[in-house]
Amino acid sequence: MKAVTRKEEILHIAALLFKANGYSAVSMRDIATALGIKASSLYNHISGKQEILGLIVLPIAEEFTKGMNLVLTTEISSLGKIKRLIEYQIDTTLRHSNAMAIVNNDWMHLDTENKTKFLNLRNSYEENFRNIIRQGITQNEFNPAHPEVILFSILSTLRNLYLWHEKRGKLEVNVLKRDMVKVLVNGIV
Amino acid sequence: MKAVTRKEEILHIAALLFKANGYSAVSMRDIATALGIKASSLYNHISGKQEILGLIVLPIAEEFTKGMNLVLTTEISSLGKIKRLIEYQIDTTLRHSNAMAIVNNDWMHLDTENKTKFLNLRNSYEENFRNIIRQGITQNEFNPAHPEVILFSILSTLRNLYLWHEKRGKLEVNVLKRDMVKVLVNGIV
DNA sequence: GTCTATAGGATGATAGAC
DNA sequence: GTCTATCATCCTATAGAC
Repeated sequence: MKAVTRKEEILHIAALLFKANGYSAVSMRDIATALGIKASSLYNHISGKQEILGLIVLPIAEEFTKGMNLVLTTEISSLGKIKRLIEYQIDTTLRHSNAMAIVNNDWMHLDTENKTKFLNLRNSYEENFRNIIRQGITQNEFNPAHPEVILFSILSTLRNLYLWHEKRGKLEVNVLKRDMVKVLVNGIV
Repeated sequence: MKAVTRKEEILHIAALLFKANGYSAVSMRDIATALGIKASSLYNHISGKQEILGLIVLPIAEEFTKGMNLVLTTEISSLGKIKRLIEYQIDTTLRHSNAMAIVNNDWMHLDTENKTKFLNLRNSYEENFRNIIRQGITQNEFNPAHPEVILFSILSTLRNLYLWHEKRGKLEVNVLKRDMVKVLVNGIV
């Protein structure tokens, strides 16, 4: 039985609202009303709207970094690494599908410090992904397409998984993982 | 020599700002200031902020519908249709890369009438795409993965092309088309 | 931990002068 | 076609009572 603090309730309801309307279109009043309290009461639990955003976005970015570090220290082929990253990203998205929307669409509204932190995490994630792809091409594991095109195609698909999860969410996780790996790695023909 | 009306200037600058900050975070004052005029002057050219959004989003949605209709009336294989849709979407994105961001992220801020129109166009585009994929699987042109996974993977990649276009935009269009079709259709191994 | 009251400023939009 | 002036409303956030 996990105790849910008021702060966690605020973050949860804020994530729902931010996802549906975007960070800027959601007011502190909206968040408070959804919780059945007044806007001013929120400030007893958090310092302001920007703190809420940071507490939603940064933990996710850190989780992705953790997944990448795990994969990087494993001694497997480039293809094996890509497959694990896809599976890890599917797991993380399904666990935090609201937050994923906000990470994608509202990171630019983070305060300066958090924005820098976020962009550093994101850039180094991408750079590591790029290097794995380059290595796969060099070692003739992958077809020789432009590495940037491969990187973009995989990351776009994974980053937007949250959009699709709710529409057709009935698909069983293991079927999703299997078919997503198959489609992204082997193509469709 | 194409004459650019003030209205077109407003739409252009608004698209730039909406893309960078999101529709809700951009004020009429912001748009006016970027044009070197006062906010109230904007209303001589457009009826309000929501009209600007509609004039940016809907023409793009209609262009995609046009492309789909073109492909549907062509007598080629399912694979051929998919390839043409990918190329068409790349062309359209490169021509309207600012607007594409807004289509993806701010359609929910359209007024009721435009939102209904937009969602109808978008849903039928997706449904047509889905049917082409289903047909390809039935006729053994494609590998048997879940059609929804294929649809999602291709559409996510294409819809986010605008994000990547500016980062690594140096890639020549024909190389991009060729490699993107290759990656999406044949996979990476 | 929530409330009322309020500060101080931004917002979309209109009226009317030039 | 742009301006100034303005309205009515909303915004984030704080102070202080209970």
